[in-house]
Amino acid sequence: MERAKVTSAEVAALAGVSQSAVSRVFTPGASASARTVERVRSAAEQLGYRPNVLARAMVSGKSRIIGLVVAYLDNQFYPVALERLSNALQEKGYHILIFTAPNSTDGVDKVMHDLMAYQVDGIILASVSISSDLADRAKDAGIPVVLFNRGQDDMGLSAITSTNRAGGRLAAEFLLAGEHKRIAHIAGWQGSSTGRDRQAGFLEALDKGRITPHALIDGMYDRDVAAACAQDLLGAKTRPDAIFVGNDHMAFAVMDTMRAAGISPGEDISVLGYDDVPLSSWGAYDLTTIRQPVNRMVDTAVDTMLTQIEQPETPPRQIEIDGQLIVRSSARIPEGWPQ
Amino acid sequence: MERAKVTSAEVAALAGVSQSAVSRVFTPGASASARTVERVRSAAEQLGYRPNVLARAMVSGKSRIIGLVVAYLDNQFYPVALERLSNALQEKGYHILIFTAPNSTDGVDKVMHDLMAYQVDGIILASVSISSDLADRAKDAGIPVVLFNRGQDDMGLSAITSTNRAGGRLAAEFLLAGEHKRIAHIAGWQGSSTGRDRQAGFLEALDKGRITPHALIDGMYDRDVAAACAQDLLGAKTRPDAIFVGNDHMAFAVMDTMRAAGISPGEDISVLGYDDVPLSSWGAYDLTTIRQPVNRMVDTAVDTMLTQIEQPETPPRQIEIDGQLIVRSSARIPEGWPQ
DNA sequence: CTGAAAGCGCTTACAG
DNA sequence: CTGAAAGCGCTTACAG
Repeated sequence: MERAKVTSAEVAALAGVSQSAVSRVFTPGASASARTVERVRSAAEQLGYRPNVLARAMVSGKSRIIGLVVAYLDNQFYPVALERLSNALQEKGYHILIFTAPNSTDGVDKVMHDLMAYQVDGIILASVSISSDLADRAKDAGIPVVLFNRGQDDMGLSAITSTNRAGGRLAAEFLLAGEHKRIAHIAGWQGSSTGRDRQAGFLEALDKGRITPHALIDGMYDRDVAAACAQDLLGAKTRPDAIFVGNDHMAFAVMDTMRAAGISPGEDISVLGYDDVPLSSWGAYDLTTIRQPVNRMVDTAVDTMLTQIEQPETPPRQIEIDGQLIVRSSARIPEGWPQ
Repeated sequence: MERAKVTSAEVAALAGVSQSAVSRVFTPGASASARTVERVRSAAEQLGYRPNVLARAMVSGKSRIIGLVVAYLDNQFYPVALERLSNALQEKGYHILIFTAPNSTDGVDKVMHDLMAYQVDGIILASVSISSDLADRAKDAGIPVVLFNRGQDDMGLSAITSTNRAGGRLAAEFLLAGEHKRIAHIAGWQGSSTGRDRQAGFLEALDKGRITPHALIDGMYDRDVAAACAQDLLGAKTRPDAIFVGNDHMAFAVMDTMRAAGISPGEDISVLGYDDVPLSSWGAYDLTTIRQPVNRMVDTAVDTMLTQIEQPETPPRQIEIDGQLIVRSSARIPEGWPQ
């Protein structure tokens, strides 16, 4: 209000140097005599001066802001990823501008426009896709785009995922080894690459084991939908003896539904999830699941983003981080299965 | 890269008008003839032009960016709040720049400096506190600060919380009505206002009921600490018959610990939480808890922030939103308790 | 090493 | 209504 914002000119006046000198003192790598540095620093300190990031961004063309489009914040996988992402980026001098996405491509496109108006240095899309039109636009503007936990082959965008197809296979193999006969799949949203890939791998391995899925339903990555599916499965004449669920949060809903019906997960029916969110290891669920190594995924995304920003000529990369089966008690453990 | 970013000058050239005219077309409330508007819009469309928000911010002094300092993202309360906050602000044309906070006042102060360098229009601190020095600095710079889910009386900052003291009282009264005799409290972090207030209200009501707490421990808002506390409580000669826990996430850890010891929450020992995060209503926990009305808290915070930005003379306000007891099955329900 | 000056992309009085 | 011009707070060649 009163003192308002302090500018480099005011600092210069107090320090008895030119405004350029002040700027140099705050520009890493610029040259200034020890004496200048000292006087400027002390004047800046006194006035509480910090360079205006926005003004710097205007002239340098670098805002040091990364736009993040995120959805599904109620799924523990994302807050955990967001936190690490923010920390990693903060460490490199970047910050995250948040956009919560409506889940349609349309909604995301609208948000992307906003994002670009903020002159962000890069855009990370967590679990959402965009139109190829927008992808081109970003490319034209020289703004790197990295997809996180979503693939989109054709668009020439960088994408960091885990090995979803292999994960789906792993799930099936584990269930097969456990000698389950009636294996159902409440799949992840089939409009998403993760949902499709996990299902594809799962069916592939089932097929190899000469087993037809007992049931195959799109759970839409929605707890309520998953619970309803589970209800149906349990109400049928023949029940499944195992259910592979497209992500952990849906699996929790499935387990809750089973217990409400007096059925014990892991004893009566095996349940397998996908993600390994922190909650999965809590006593109440103790869910056997395929882990998505969120930390490595985030680090890879950051790394990809940063090299893309610093070396604009780098071609986009699609990287898959290895998933991993985490054995707990929600699914029968095959005899002799390596602990 | 190639076409790079489009500027108003280019649009002006294509539309055959001055650069100022372009600016006016994109400035709500500015005057331009229908003909100008039409030509500019079409040229802008063709070029994919969007006004540079940063340049606009420089001249207007309004960045339309709100800095958010957040911690505890693993606690479901915060992602849920974050999502709603982002949506509400987005609707008003603002966006959130995220800062993940180290939990000390020092760490937060460092982050605040960064925040102010970004020329944010306002700062929301979720569950963290700052030094009075920084509070003054922000005030001097004319940047409104709103505390979310944390109070800090002396600093003259706006603060939105729920009625924590009354909530603590409610918890005790419910337990008292349920005729529990050995009531323990694993408290929220005593370094935080929420932890202190809940505990104070709780002890107050207990005292009124002429009951001495069976045990009183600082759970630090940490699941592991809470689990260890629970372990101790269960291992003692005399066990509590009820535990009021400082937040839901710690309560989940307590319930897990009890079950691992073969003790049934709600039957053998009553457990009460605080927050009512979505997870609390899931079958696995079905936790009786004091609800913090997160949506109303967020809306109030947004409202407070916005009026503070638009009318800088508005005095800071401390608002408490009413909490509410949500009765589920984790604690014995007193006879005749109003459903 | 240092200062004067141009320029980043806008908005906003100021004339017309 | 509309254009020319100043200015927001910086960085960065350019001379010295």
